[in-house]
Amino acid sequence: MPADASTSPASPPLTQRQEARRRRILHASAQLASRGGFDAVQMREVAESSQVALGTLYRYFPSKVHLLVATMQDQLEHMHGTLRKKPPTGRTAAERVAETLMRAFRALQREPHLADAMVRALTFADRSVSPEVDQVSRQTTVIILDAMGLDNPTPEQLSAVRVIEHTWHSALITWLSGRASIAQVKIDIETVCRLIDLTDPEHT
Amino acid sequence: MPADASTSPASPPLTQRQEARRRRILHASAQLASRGGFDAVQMREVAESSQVALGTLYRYFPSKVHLLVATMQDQLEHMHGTLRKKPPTGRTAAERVAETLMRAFRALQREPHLADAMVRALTFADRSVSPEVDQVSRQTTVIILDAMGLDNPTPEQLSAVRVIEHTWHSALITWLSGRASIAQVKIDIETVCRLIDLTDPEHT
DNA sequence: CGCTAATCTAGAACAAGTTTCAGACTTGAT
DNA sequence: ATCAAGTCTGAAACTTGTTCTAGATTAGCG
Repeated sequence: MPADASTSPASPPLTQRQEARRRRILHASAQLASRGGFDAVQMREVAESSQVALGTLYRYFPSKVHLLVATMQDQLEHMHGTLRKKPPTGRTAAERVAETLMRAFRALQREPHLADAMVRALTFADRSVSPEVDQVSRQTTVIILDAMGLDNPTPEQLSAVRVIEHTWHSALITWLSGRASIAQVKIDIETVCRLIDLTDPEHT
Repeated sequence: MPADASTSPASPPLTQRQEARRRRILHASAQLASRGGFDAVQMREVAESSQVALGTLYRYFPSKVHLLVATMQDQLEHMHGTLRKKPPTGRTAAERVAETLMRAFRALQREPHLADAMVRALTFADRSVSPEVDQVSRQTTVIILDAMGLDNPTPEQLSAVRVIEHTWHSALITWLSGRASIAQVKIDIETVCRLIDLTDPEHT
């Protein structure tokens, strides 16, 4: 897989300095987000931290939500790499998916503010961010299918995966806003993962 | 059920004029939301439309998100009333829940901008709005349990209901942001509702 | 009725996301 | 090396959510 397989398809290639600027911006964004979540990512501060003019920041990321969704794409790639190194060990597909999601969840717990910023941006995004949000969604789908160990999912299984993603996002939100405990998120994830067995074509 | 069963518990009773102001505000909010969604609900405009000073608006609803979540509570009550009059007719609990949610979905489709405003507010809400968001969640739970026809759900069934709510909210978001079609939302709802049969204690 | 505390109003002020603009700097092609 | 086109900078301006203030109004009470 080429290194930039996940970036937007037909945008003009960036010079090194531009690539460096982009990285500095994403780094500053993640850093500010880690401190204080969504609200702490202030565009003026991101611009200053990354040594870029405000107008330039807006040229790279046309809104705060775009910026945070891009930050999420970035983090997701990390996560996917990490997960690949240690694949889940569960016996059934449902177990492996639940295990994978719980592992991701634990990673998010280590940086709850960052999680807050990314997830809030993701669900708050309007139509103008659809392509980017979709990209995040596809990446998540790949991670789940990986955990299931499937290359040719049936439409039913894809539905189940979509529902799992819905649950994952929404459960994260309830956790981040303090309306659900970590234990409850775990239960919800395990509950929804049972859908996988239900849609397994070899279901006994 | 007393008329104000859903409002915050120990707040001082409102005078008639205050009650009227509150209604005017909620009405203006819903009206502006119906026009242009979340962004069209501007606090100055809400204040003007409802003939109330900006400061007063903020006394009644401490933020735009509070206002929109309250608007959602209001609409949910309507919806619940409407649904009660014509209970779903499906044979299994899963069918009835799916039928109920699809009916609610159709209602939202009639006012997509209003739906946008309410759902975005709901998922964007931070901890300071937790009580109100929780109230909406409980109301939704009641609607689903009603459709299932249960008074004493098992913990497993409550988990399933929570997962259904997660899916419901998240599927709405993907629809509102144009990343999923109406048909896909329908499929997702039907898929997640199969969890109900799975957790039915009398499951054969 | 007259008092006091709470509430409401109009409007200014502030905060942070976003836009705009003139001028300086880079880049790529010749 | 030079020119044109595109990019970056710094700063100001604009928008909308939110807060604050001083004075008018209202509600509840003796």
